[in-house]
Amino acid sequence: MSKDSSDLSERAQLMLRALIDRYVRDGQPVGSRTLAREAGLDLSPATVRNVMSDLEALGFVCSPHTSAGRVPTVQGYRFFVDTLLKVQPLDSRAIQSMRLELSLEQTPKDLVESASGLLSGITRMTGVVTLPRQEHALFKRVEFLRLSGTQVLAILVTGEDEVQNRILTTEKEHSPAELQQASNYLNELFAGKDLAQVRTALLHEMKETRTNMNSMMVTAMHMADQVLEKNQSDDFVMAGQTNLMDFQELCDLDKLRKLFDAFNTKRDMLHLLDQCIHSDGIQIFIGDESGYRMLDECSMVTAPYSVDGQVLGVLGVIGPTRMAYDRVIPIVDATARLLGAALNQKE
Amino acid sequence: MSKDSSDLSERAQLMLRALIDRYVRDGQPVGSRTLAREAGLDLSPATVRNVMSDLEALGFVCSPHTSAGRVPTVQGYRFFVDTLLKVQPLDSRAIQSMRLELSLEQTPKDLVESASGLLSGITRMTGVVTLPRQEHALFKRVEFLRLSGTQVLAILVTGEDEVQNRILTTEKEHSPAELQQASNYLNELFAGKDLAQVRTALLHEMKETRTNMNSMMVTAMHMADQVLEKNQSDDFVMAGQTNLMDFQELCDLDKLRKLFDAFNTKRDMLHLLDQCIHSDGIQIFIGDESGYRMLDECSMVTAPYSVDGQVLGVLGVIGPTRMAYDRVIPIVDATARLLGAALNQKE
DNA sequence: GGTTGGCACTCTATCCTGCGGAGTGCCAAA
DNA sequence: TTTGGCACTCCGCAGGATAGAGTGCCAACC
Repeated sequence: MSKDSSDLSERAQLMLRALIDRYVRDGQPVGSRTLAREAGLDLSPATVRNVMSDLEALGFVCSPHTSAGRVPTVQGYRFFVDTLLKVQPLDSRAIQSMRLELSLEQTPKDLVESASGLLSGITRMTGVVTLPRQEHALFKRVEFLRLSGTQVLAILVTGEDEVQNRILTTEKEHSPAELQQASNYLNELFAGKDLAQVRTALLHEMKETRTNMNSMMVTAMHMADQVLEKNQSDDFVMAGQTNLMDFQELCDLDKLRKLFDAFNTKRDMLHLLDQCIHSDGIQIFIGDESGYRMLDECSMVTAPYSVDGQVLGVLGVIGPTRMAYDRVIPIVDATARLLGAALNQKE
Repeated sequence: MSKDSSDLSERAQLMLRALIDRYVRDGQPVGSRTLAREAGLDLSPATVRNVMSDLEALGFVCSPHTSAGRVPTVQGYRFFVDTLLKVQPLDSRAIQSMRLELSLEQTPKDLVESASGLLSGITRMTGVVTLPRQEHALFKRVEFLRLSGTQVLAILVTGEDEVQNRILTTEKEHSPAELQQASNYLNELFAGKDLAQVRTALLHEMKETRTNMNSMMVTAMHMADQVLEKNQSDDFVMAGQTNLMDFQELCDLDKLRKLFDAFNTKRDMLHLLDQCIHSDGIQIFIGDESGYRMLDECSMVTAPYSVDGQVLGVLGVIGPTRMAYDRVIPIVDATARLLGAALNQKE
């Protein structure tokens, strides 16, 4: 890194942008003649060649072989995305129709699937959306039903009338009345708090005041603990995987297989997506930047979506490194906003 | 259909089987010399050629071009599967390890996913399993929780302690006491019946005795009706789709894409699987026999799985037409049995 | 009459070759 | 600093030759 981007003349930047534009459009290495025409700078191919030579020295482009044109490198894309990119604002009609599409869905799960479908449909690449985290959902109430013996069904209702079931095993058999007492107690104690607060409150209570709690309260706490235990619905939804088959750079069966296998390993995908949830805006992984080899030659554009300022999840698009970032970014951005808004309305 | 299978001499059948065996093994058209060696009949290639000519006339084999060997046709496979096939009994150790794998799962959903993983893992093709139908599950109890206004959360617990939620909208607001009454009424009325019976009983009651029911009972019936309305969990699970990329005959990106797209259209897949649920044993669709074009060049081997004689779902394997039916069939069969048994145990 | 070896023929796959096109790098001139 | 010119490189493609595999047919054989 002996040189930094400030070394790059206006003209060189313009050419890099033109090159990437062109390459994104048709996937062929771009030659000096083409670029001279394209860049609109009225320069001869020879001059362009000189500039390209500089860009190559900086690592922004490279040529696949001696007598081919130039192709952007990962660093080239990175520089482009970071400093050259001007996103195209989305057509308001398009946004409207996306909003409409989302407004048809009822449950969060349906919304997420619809959003993922939108992403893949519009970009013609693969859309991915995590399910909303429940962390900050409001605790509304909990109910316990005795199933058989020590098996108890816990029903947790959260703010958006989302319902979660969990089957608990208690230490001793409880009568329906006891269970009723326990749920009343918890409902009173936790009403209006969000699940994260409930969890900390729970821990606090269980430690501190163990002495002056009666057995019912202990039982209730215990059951609440089990209910909240593994509450984060760690899951995501994808759509349009097959769209990626249309890109020549992924025609290689072997690469395609690696990619699809990667899509199917929930653990890795979740880990990857989790990295994006904390950034407060659009995040872009280009090529191997994700750190996951199977996504080499692919890029991912993500954005977190949120309700009331609380980030609930992340969505994005996965496609070949050679993608129209200027088009994809606003789409991802808009979808994140719309999904947030739609989730908000259903609350 | 001027000739029928009885025209086929013992020898011709032997050759057809040898040809399919060989073709399944390495995917190349089989020539007369190879077959002469393979069939173990001590005949010259010339003789084999004559027999092949007959088989071709009957439509059991064909050659891709003049100077290639023969390849089985769909009819050839069909005849092979129907009358020549001797399935290889499964290794009991293999069965044991499958049983073990399944025994680790708790919920029906997990079981189904595990089964699908087993199918794809062992056959190196794609496994598919429908979720078990609830039709014949026992009605255990139903509870109603008031959420807000006219929104009521219904919780249906079935025999295997499976829990289903549904949010109902009632005509007027009901007090918790009223809801309690309603659920008590329904629980008493329907305890021990299975869901299908409950549904018919419900219809019956609602028609016949409308006069001598009080308003609580009417409300209860109404809500029960909504709960049961769309109860069949029409869904399925797949695993190992990418395994199909290893087969040369599916290397064509276009075919592969069609296939994967087909996998993603739930509706069609469910329809296809539904056709198999009623047959009482192994069912085999070869090539275009399924009636779904996207599954051309593919075959599907399915078997229904059941508990207590009640068919709950269907599972199977999807792979290229050129698959080792003799190996796949017992695997599908065993998996169906094991899944049934595993579901039974968790009850 | 079924079976066999022989033979001519066909079709594919592969390798080599030559050639045109595209593009580069360098140099000298403007 | 820009430009035109020129030699060079490499890819992709089409054509041709060749080897290999396999067929169909025919006449001969048991």
